[in-house]
Amino acid sequence: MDNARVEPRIPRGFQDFLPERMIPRQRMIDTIRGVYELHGFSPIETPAVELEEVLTGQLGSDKEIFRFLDGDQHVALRFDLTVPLARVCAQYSKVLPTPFRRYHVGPVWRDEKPRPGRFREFVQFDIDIVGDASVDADVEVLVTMVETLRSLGVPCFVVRANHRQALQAMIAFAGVDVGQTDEVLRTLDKLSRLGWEAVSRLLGNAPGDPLPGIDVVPLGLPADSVERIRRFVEIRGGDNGEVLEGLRAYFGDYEPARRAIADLEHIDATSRALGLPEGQVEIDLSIARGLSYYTGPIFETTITDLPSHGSVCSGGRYDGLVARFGDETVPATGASIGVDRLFSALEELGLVKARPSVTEALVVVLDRSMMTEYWKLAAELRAAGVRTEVFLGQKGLKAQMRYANRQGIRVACLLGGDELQKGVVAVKRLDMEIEAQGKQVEVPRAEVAARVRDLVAG
RNA sequence: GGGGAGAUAGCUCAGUUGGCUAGAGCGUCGGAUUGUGGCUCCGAAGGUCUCGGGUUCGAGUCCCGGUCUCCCUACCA
Repeated sequence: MDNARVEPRIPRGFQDFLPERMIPRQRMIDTIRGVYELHGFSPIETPAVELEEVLTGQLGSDKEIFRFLDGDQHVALRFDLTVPLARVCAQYSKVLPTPFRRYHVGPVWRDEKPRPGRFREFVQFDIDIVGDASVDADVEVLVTMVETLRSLGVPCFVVRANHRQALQAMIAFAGVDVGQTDEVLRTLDKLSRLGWEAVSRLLGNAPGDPLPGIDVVPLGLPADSVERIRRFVEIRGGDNGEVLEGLRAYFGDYEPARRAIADLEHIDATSRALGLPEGQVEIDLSIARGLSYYTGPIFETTITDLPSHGSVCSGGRYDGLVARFGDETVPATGASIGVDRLFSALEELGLVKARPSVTEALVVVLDRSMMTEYWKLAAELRAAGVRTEVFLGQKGLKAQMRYANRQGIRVACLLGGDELQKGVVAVKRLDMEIEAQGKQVEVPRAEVAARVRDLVAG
């Protein structure tokens, strides 16, 4: 017998959710689902585990993928829901409609250093549209996301939109080697934090000449390239109209940038036409996104009051991903809400109301010989749609009342010998001041369910 | 991955130059009212002071190492 006590704990970067946090979190997920379905997205689900070959090569670094051996089969935990979707689209291409719009909520895993708002297991809630190459699909995704965040009551968020092809065109235009694309984009991503002065040195300094306090090797680009990048970067800063005007001036009739400019113009025009607040969708040429599969419009969303928290929602177009699984090119675009990151952000802003229980009514056990009465009463309340529990345990009335109060239960139903004889139930409200009128009333037995239903609804 | 800081009750924390039995608030449980919660009062339970080693007559306190957490940096939802 091994009686060694096991320390109850979980691995770093993972988290438990007790009811207090799980209830509002679940509400959040329900709200998101509601908006997605309003926009005509249908649910799918896929396994947490995929064959390793399906997943590799798409994340910034494959080292972040959790892998293990299933017999002689190399498998891995999915790191997002997009790659599994691409697999599904290729695998079931004969039966899926075009366009295919689906939503998917589920946990994903990344083996990286945990931080506040960054976990090793986290839930993503995605929508994607597969099969339409036009920017209309991108706009639909973006608009759905804006609407979702508004429905959730997220205060002050900004969607920053950019276009992969604009970035690629700029790289080529600046005479930078394509192999250095990712490094340049990652460096530009630091603009908002470091400013152009530092970024220009990260671009232009020799690799052996690093900046103090910055843990990244300078790229050693020629001065001419840095200058062209600077002119691109300086397009930023104004409103969308100015940025678009700047883009047109920068690229002239440079062919590789045409689609990008047109798409961004369309995104801007549509968000205006839909009456989104000025600045809600902001064209920001510095965002790059870490995943390698994006090919068109991309966007990410940050909460204005919590910039260091990172992006809570992001997405973009990835036209090449499905083709990876053998089919002809299938265009696709989509976006993902980081449920855990968004939830922890709202918690940090004090916008999450902790709820210890979902129960609305407690049937108090005054006389254990009347348990059958209590079960019947509870059944009536439940039939009326009232979330009801019968108190379980050996505690007295006082303790039961205290339990109800602490659990945030709004109504207690008291039924003892006296009430049974009178044919009533004493219905007591726990959410009122002690002297309030009607705080506790005797309700005829037949009317209890309807009465309690009205109380908890109001 | 690189650098820095921290770890004392379920939670938030105090603990003096190393010195009696390690404390508080909140929470939990019980009592003041044998059928009535919140407010008040009284009481109780709850600690291997993160773990392992060292220095010392004596370590929560000083030194070394492990683990975990937080901050900056790198990267991302």
